[in-house]
Amino acid sequence: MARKTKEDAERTYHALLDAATKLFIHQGIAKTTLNDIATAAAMTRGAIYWHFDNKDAVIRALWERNASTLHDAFTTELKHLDRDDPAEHFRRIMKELVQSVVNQPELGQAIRIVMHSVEFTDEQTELQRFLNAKHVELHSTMEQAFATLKKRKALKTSLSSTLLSQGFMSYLLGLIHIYLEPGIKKLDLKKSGDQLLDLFLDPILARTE
Amino acid sequence: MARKTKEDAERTYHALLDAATKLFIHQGIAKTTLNDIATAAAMTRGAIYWHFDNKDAVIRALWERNASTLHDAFTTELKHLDRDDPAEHFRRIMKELVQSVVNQPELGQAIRIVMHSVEFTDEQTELQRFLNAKHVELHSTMEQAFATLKKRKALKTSLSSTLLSQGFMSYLLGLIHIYLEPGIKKLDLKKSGDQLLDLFLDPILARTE
DNA sequence: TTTTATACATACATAAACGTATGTATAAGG
DNA sequence: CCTTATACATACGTTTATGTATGTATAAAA
Repeated sequence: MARKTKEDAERTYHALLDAATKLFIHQGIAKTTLNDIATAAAMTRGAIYWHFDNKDAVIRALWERNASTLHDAFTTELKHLDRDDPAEHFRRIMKELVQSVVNQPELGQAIRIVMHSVEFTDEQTELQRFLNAKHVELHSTMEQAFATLKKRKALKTSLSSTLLSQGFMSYLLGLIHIYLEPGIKKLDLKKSGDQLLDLFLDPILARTE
Repeated sequence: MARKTKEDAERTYHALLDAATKLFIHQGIAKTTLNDIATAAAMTRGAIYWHFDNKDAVIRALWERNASTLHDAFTTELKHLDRDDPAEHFRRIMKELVQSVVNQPELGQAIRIVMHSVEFTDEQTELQRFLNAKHVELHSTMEQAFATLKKRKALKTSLSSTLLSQGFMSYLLGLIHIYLEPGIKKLDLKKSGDQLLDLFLDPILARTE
């Protein structure tokens, strides 16, 4: 076949990732072969091996393209809580995060795929280590955020910031996970996301007015 | 080889499940082959195919042996909340559930394996459908429990029982999931389980004294 | 005691996915 | 305009796990 322009090549790159996303969601990651992805994008495996090293690299690229922006924005924003009203700032960041997941289907799909790729074993693959690092990063920034909230007297409870962080992370990840999994009982995060976050945060975040 | 007694056969059955558990945990489900399991139990694949249809059947058997008891006890207990003090009864059931997961390693391992086996796709395997059914059962009994709590004026909040149920399930599953995954930041559910549950339940469960 | 079903081991067939090697038309660079 | 690196397609070889088929020694049934 013929050589494409740089723009064409970039188009196939995205077409491959888009095809991979659909297939991963609809028939599962394990059952999706590289050939499936290629043909779904009207290409051959040659195209995939040109753009990616293997299936794990596809998943990682998916994360980079669809989730890394939110991850970075989230972590950096958490590190700079408002001086005057950190509690409300924190609350707003969390609500925006949830709404991002709800409003950007590609983001939600990427998160779902990534969540299923994280199997913590003795010997991690490169993808596992990468995702694990991001996971740890999330947890530690969240813990720092709660530490900051505590220092600024923005917390009602006397529980340790570590414990609160772990509890809230469990809640947040649980919400997103249940939302993203298409079980029978649907969780409407779009409508109820704010209420559900307030349900947890109201009792622990102090009012500042 | 020779025929074993019924007791011997049962021993190999359990040896196979034990070996499968260890391998699934340590090297992942996908990477664990039936041959791995067999040799780890000092058997051959013949033994596996005698006792199970395939790898999915092994996982299902693992659930039946190590998790079904708790699942059944949990769901039936939730359906019979105390007449006089349903809120405290509910709280106790949840704390006992968490402590069960903490105190029974085989149970926790089974849950972890099962959690990783649930990939919701268009065409579900038999295992997927089975686990999905259990999952749905959990959600609906939890929702009924919250409906009962609401009817008996055991809830402080005016939020719908459906929403509360979804929120609490997210929290519960999130806690257990983060506890079972051996990330760097460890969640000590044994010590903090009760506090973490109270953190969520105190603001919504009414006092009855 | 003979028979039969059991509880595996062993052997086989295959199929599927992977990674790599190679081919090639053509944009892009000089 | 010539050359080269690009962006794939195609072909190949190998591996590896799976399911099944068959063999077999012996508990258990009769």
